[in-house]
Amino acid sequence: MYQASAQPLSLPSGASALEAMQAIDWLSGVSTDTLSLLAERSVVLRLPKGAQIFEQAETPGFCQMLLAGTIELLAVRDSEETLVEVLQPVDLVLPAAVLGELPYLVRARVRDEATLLLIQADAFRSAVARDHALCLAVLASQATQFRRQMKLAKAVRLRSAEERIGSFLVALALRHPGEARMRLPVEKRHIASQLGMTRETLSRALPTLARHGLRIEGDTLIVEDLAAARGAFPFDPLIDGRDPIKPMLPRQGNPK
Amino acid sequence: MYQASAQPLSLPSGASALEAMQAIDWLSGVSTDTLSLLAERSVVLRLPKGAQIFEQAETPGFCQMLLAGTIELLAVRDSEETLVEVLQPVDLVLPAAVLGELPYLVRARVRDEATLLLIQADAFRSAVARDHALCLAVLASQATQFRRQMKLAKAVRLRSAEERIGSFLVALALRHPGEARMRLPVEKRHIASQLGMTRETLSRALPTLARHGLRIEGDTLIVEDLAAARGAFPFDPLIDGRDPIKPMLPRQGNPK
DNA sequence: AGGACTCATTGATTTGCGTCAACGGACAGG
DNA sequence: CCTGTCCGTTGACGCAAATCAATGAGTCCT
Repeated sequence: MYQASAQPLSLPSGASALEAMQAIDWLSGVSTDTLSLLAERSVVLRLPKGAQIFEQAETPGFCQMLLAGTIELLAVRDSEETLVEVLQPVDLVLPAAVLGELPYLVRARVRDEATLLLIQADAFRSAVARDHALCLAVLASQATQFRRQMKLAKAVRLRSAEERIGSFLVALALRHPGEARMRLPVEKRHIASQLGMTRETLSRALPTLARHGLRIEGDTLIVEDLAAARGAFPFDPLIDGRDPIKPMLPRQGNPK
Repeated sequence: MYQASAQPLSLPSGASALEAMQAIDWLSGVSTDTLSLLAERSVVLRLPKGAQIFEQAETPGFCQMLLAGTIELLAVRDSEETLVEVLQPVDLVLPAAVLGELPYLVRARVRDEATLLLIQADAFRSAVARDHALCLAVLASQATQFRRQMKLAKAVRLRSAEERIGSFLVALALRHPGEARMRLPVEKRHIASQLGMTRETLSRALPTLARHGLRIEGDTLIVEDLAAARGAFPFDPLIDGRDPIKPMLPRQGNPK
């Protein structure tokens, strides 16, 4: 299952797993009882860059939670793969497949050295079926992921390649207010695949963005005219915005 | 909010809403108490073809459940819209937005005259926060929708226009085993937008599919060589398959 | 019957972006 | 030092699909 160049380091479960989960804010509503129950059935795993986490069509044996690093989800056909999504910590990895006991629709691979919490699938499912607060937290995670998917679909459908790049850079600039130069967060080829295009297309489009106040030098972005850039590539919260995971808390008692 | 040519018919809530919900199999695990509580805060609505259900960026005031008919979700930019997904009954309409009190990412419009159950948003949210079984059912719906989205993304990314058409027709044929001719389920322009292409492209591609045992005459598909068709456009359950909504049941008691 | 719709088809043309290929810089290892 | 590999850039080319445009076929309405 894990094909890695370096052998994965599997820490003894228990303590570290519990601590990890208690540190996650969107799990703060879940009782320690439930979390430690899950922790007992968990393993914390550290996987090197490039390691394959699971294969498309595989049926999940664990619920995986990404604690650190990033992983990419790849749709596979024959021998070619195209990127579907990049997952950031802290989040569940395709909870839909685990909950439904259904085969994964994509392949998952480590992009930047990742720390994963693996919870035995049936332990996870029965915990969700037993603990309302956990159920709400998973629901919140799943809902957030759904919206992210839909935003991606919108971006690809109604923006051209150049616009996607522009919006990406504007969003980046807005996340670093006041700064005039900043480094690109990842390698350009990753940006390209994240934006649904080839490296060549990205490479060709970048110089043209100087016309809108965005200059790239090597791996750093120089914001020369933010107003112009925002004008050309308006930040759309319904596409570029990122919602946090925010579960509701269970209530009980009086319906009225 | 509802701009319809014919005025929407709003039935008195209570009884009919409750009956409607009790008839939904994936809500069968939810107590009658909770359902009737929701029913009290609900309205059943019948909307004609073309009616707009809600607008992109609007914040949901209701949780909408599609009971009959179909609705389409459209990503909007300026004055052009592109189809993101088609919703079939019975399912929740973008529960993620309702749960998170977040703006809708898309516009929703009635394709075939639709019956909707509108549940007041806060009543719905508090019911989910209160009733574990309901929470599980909503989670199942949301998870299924997530997987559907991902399948769509895969289809667009790794199949050409012709392949998407072929796969669509093969899936259609497989749903009518033994039959040699069948009518297309919807108008061709709807098929085109569902498959992410223009009508013209669809129109041009259809005749060429005869080479693979699929002939179209007007609005009916004639399966001349199913084996050939399946060979050219293999049915991939990880793209073409449809999972039903199947919620878990709440359990309680002994963790072990 | 005759307009006025919408839907589908077909043609001509354009174009965005992918593909193929070659090349240069940065690094690492023998 | 030279030689591999990886990443990015640039050029030439091709192609799938969109766009623009015109023409039937079917249906509804008066």
